[in-house]
Amino acid sequence: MVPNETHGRYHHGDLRNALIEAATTVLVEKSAAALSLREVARVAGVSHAAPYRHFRDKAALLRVLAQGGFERLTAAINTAAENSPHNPEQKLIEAGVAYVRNALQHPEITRLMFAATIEPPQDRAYLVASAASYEALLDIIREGIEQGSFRQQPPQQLVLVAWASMHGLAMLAVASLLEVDVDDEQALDTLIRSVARNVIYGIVK
Amino acid sequence: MVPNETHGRYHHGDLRNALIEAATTVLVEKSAAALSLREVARVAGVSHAAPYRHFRDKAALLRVLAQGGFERLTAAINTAAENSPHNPEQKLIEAGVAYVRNALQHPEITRLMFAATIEPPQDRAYLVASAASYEALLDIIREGIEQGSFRQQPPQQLVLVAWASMHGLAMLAVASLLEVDVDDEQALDTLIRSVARNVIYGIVK
DNA sequence: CATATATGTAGACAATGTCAACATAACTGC
DNA sequence: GCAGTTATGTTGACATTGTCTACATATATG
Repeated sequence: MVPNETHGRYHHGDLRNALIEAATTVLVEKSAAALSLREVARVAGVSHAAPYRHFRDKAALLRVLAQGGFERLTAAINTAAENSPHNPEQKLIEAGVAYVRNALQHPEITRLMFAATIEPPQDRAYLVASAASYEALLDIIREGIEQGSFRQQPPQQLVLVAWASMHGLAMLAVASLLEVDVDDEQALDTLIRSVARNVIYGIVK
Repeated sequence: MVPNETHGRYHHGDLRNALIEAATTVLVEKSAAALSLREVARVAGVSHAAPYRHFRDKAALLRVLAQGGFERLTAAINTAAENSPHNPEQKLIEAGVAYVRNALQHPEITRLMFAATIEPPQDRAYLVASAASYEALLDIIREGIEQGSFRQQPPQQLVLVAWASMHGLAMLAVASLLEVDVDDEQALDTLIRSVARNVIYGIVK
């Protein structure tokens, strides 16, 4: 029995991951409304009750997807910051671009991440993952304060400004409430940078 | 037959509004997940299929709730702006406070408003309502630019900064991702004003 | 007042989340 | 190796849901 053969075997071998993958596929190809546990099981090629051996309920599976979304977001922010020059303002702008882009590339998962259907009873992994995204932004802010570029305020205050504005822009974009054509990368980029710059330098004259 | 008597009559008289009210009640007292059309019908005291005489499907009812949410948000922003002195910065800050407060007072409806499950096939009323909220913010920005308080940029650029940051703060609050205790009005106010001020004056030193 | 239209009801259907009972594979200690 | 425990899948059931069709009754309109 080849361990990677996923066909015709009673035991799947790695059903948990297969279900996560199947759920992601369904979420991308169809909508969030179409994501039923039974559909996921179907795509994974197992019976409709099989997922219950790996997830307590449907919400538990969704929470894992959300957690993965935060991990990807964290990576996107960190990569953007690393690829920027030693300029805190520039780093922050690029992180913002990464934040919004990521949301638009994975709108359904982004909605899941912030759905708050996810109540944190004791889902440690989810909390850790979301905290990591926050920390990624916080690092940039701290550096900016230390270098004297940003205001000498508690970093938690400043990071909230950056986070809120980029998060808001991302959510509005995902909700199709921005006038910009989100498929026009150039236009989108310009828009994000405009917002980010105004946040950094203020909208007051 | 008293027209307001809603009991024991075959025809309800004002079922459409009764359903909207019932749906709001369910949404407030229970969660969004518990909002089923049948439950709404039950609360309104009619049969499970009665809602279909007034709403094409479940999504149509939700869209009306979202629309009402935008109308309330618009009113909250306008009231806040009117009650502020002739100072654009102050107006913007108070509008932001109103925006976030409103979201926290009606979290489920706020989620609906920006759910994007609401695809705008031709739901004119929904689009008009959301545009009005945008316009309310835009008015404040325009005034600030005219008075020379804000940067001489296209108002659509500046309003996006204000909207995105307040929207993001509101969504993070609703998703319980802020460290602040949202029931502590004092603390919440301080937080919102801190973010608003930083957006207005910039986070750069 | 007769009849068309609007509004409400009853019953059906497929789909879903979840549970319990059962089957089989994988691992464990001997 | 093998018996027994545990992990992992399957089948079948149940209540609930969104929505449709057929039917009933109220209201409006000529």
